Amino acid sequence: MERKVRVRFAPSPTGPLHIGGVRTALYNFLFARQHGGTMILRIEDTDSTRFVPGAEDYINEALQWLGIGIDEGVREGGNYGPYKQSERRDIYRKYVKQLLDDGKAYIAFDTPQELEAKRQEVANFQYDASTRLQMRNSLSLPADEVQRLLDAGEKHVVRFKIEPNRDVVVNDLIRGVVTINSSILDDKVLYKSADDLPTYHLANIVDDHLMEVSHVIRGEEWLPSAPLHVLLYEALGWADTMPQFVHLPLLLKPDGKGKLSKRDGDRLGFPVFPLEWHDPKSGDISSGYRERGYLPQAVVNFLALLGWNPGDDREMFTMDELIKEFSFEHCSKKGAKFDFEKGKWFNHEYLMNMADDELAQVFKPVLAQHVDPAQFSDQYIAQAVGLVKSRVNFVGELWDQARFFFVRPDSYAEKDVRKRWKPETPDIMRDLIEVLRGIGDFTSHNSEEIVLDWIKEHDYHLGNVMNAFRLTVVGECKGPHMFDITELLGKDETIARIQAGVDAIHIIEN
RNA sequence: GGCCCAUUCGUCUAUCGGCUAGGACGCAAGAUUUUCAUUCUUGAAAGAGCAGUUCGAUUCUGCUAUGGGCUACCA
Repeated sequence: MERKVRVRFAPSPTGPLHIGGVRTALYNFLFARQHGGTMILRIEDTDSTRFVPGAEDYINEALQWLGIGIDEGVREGGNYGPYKQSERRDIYRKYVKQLLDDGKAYIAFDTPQELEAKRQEVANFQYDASTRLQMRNSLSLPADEVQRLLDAGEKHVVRFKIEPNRDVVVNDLIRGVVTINSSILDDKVLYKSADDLPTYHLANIVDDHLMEVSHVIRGEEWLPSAPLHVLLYEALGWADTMPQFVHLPLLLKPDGKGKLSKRDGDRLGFPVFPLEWHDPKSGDISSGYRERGYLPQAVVNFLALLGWNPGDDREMFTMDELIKEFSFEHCSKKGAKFDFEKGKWFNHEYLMNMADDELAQVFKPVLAQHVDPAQFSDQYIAQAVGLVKSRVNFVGELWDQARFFFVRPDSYAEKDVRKRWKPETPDIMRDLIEVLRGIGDFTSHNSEEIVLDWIKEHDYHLGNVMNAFRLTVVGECKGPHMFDITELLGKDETIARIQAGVDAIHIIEN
């Protein structure tokens, strides 16, 4: 049966989208694009008590940053709206009524307190075929009593009437056939009295059906309720157009126990959110990949490989390549522990492979925190960045490594001074100034040749001279190739720095 | 407790019955270098256990163990 591919990512706006959710969105997106299908973003805000302002905007911004495009949604529009569940009340009511009329669901009057009491009283209490007649509902109460309660405006929920002892089969594209007995399912609440909205289960099935979703790609935490969803499709008469289910393995904590949670980020020192999140209630700030200096392409590549592989040794993938290669056959069944070190490596690789002028643009905002970038040409910044990018993992670290290209050293590393600044050094440095002054072509290669000849000629200690030189120009004994630095800095600046160093550095005795 | 899912190096994973079990991250050693990084070379490191099927099991089946998920008027 050929069916147009339509998938949805359906987060709840209860906080920032976390990295596991991002991966789910990514897989949905890859699958949609691969099949020329449609990617829907549906906001599942049926829990009014957990609504967090700003979360929906955050979700949109995060997906956009990562290049996960949405075809239909609250912002994008589409022919299957509204795309926010809280705006679909009338639709859900209609189907709840249908289930009630068909005898597939029933009204229950039990209060939360009564349910709580029952759970205290009976160990492992489950609201199902074996217990529902002991409860206060339209199945146990006489019809006129039910009507009286309804007329009196008594609070009530609608529960799904699950027929016991039936094997329910869920066909999962990653896990294969999963069979469970309906007796272990409880009569799930489909419509809540507390906020006059459906629960996830009902809203989800109704929306997926109405939006003609072909594949439900979601986290493994939904696998246990998948049989319930199958039953719901049947009860509503939609079994023949039921979507394919795909349950993705979870992202687990790096240090052992449980699935990766929103709290782990700051506890373990790495972001679990794509973007920095400012909690509107507590004021807490949680760090994000973007603000940490991650490139979105690197995050996408890294996340894609957490639970999926191409079947061979390749690891570097652009979004287009992922779209081409992605498949559920190569999705893992096993939860993946989140390996932050590997994420760093991916970012390093992307940073290394990025064109210098492109990287310079990303770096500019960081640079602006320290100096006025307008003092430097784009080309200068690009060259500086190009010389140091191999030694950083993040854009933010570029400043630490390239700082001396933008400001003169204001101090000199004591450890290096101790090691490399000898009594004869100032004189040698003064001579070096003269040597440099005489160089016409100040390019890296040419100055290197001249200076090394000069060192050889005087039989100086290469390491001592070069490191003293480096000390005056950089402020410490580290950084890229010395003459690449001087070429970019220019003759005047190089000489000025040596002079400043000679004036400022004093010998430190061991 | 009940139900479901999973189980290859520390981590992410390849293998769709023939394996001297491959790759990557990380780690260690070495080479290169005026420094640091990059780069290159090398190394240590795995099939949870027990049965069964088979000429042959990492690959198939069962049991056990372990890990994970779910068990709300949350999603």
